[in-house]
Amino acid sequence: MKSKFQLVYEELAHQIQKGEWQPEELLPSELELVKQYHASRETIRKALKLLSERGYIQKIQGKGSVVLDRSKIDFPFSGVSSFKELSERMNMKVETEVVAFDEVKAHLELQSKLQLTSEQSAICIKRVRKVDGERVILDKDDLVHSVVPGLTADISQNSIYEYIENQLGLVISFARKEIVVEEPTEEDRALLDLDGFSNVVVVRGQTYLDDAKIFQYTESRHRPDKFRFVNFARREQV
Amino acid sequence: MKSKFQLVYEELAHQIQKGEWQPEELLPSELELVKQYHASRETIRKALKLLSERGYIQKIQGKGSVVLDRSKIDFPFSGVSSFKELSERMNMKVETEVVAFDEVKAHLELQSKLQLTSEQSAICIKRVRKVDGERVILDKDDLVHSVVPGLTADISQNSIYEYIENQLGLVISFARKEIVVEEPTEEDRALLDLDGFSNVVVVRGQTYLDDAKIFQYTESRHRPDKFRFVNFARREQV
DNA sequence: TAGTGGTCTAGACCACACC
DNA sequence: GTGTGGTCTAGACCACTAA
Repeated sequence: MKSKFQLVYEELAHQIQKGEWQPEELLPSELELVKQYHASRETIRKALKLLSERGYIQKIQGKGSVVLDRSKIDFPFSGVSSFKELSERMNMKVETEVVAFDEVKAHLELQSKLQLTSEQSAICIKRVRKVDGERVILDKDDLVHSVVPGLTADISQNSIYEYIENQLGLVISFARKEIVVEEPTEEDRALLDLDGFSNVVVVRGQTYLDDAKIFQYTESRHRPDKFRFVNFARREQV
Repeated sequence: MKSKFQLVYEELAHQIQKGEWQPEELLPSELELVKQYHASRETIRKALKLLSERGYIQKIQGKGSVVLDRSKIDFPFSGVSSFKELSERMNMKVETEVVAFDEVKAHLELQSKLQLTSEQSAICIKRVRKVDGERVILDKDDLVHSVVPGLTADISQNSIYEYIENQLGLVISFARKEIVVEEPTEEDRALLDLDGFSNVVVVRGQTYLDDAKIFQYTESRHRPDKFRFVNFARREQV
């Protein structure tokens, strides 16, 4: 059962995406929306807060909610998204090759990365992503085995996130990520079409479920010319 | 006058940073906090929502608010921060050299980047950032002249954001940023100590005031070994 | 079952923009 | 002054967790 403020958010977001409200226009006032949606003002305000956080509108006290031009940020690499979700949104022609899929007893490095005991095990996956026929991304993922008991190489060729959320019914909650530029390793050179590039962009991160338990350590190594990160951020005023 | 929920947020955030609540511990329940702070539940919930958005806690229905281990993300390059704010938080020894400071009538490129008419003008600034004596960052900023009438080279050697927020009383609201890797330009080679590096990391962005008007176009060019971007993101469930 | 967070309501007062 | 968004309150009901 979706909550009321989510439904209001989705309807307004959809209207903005379809262009029913143009950039620089004002949305109806909160009081107007209260009447339209037969909701209380706080409920409307929750929906507007979501729109604001995701870059759809800017609220201005005394004036109203200004619609922003979201066209420039519609391909975000930000947030917590899977490669499959991204490639679909960006209409890229991509293939995935699973080059390794192993169950491994947690050695010291894995114990620290995934907060495991030495009794537990992890699934270690390496996948190469081809874009337009070129091998440009190497994804290395370590997952807590007990969280994803039925994971197979086949599934991981598709989308691990989809399996976790739709098949297992788990909720992915948040992630920490870091972006740095490094020299290619031997593995990078072997598995990617690096051509002359002397650097790779490395995105490292940990992903958590909604019980605040880590379930994935991920390292994504990109050929620099195919890497792009887009971000919408609000300044923290407090 | 700070609002009540901001004060509650700041106090709890401070307590978590000082370690008064350890990771994996539960914060007091919302009802407890209502009594402690003599506030209504919605007010407490606004404070907790802020803590959650900024990675301090994870709320779990039926259980409580779990404190997260924020130590790993305490140097965020995310959000909208100025170089000075970052360098102070990270305790880096940095110097800034202003290599250009010009008022320019808006030509076509500037008109599109800053949404100006041909009548208006912009301030174009180039600054080189030295870290530990090495020139590793080239910042190129274009600002709407009418927004920052009294800006000088002196001020821009310090912090432009500080001047805008504290001296002019304006409110910086949000930014769009993009990170890509490019080949160095002649200018990069001339102004930075690139040594052997054959790439630069380019962060391009537009910054907006709280009236949703753009006031800054910024391009920050980093030597790859000195670049790092850290991000905390929640998965968008809706 | 008791305690927790999630949602929603109706009403109040304030601060700010615009006329 | 009127209309806008910002904050705060008190109370209600629901969904989930854990004993």
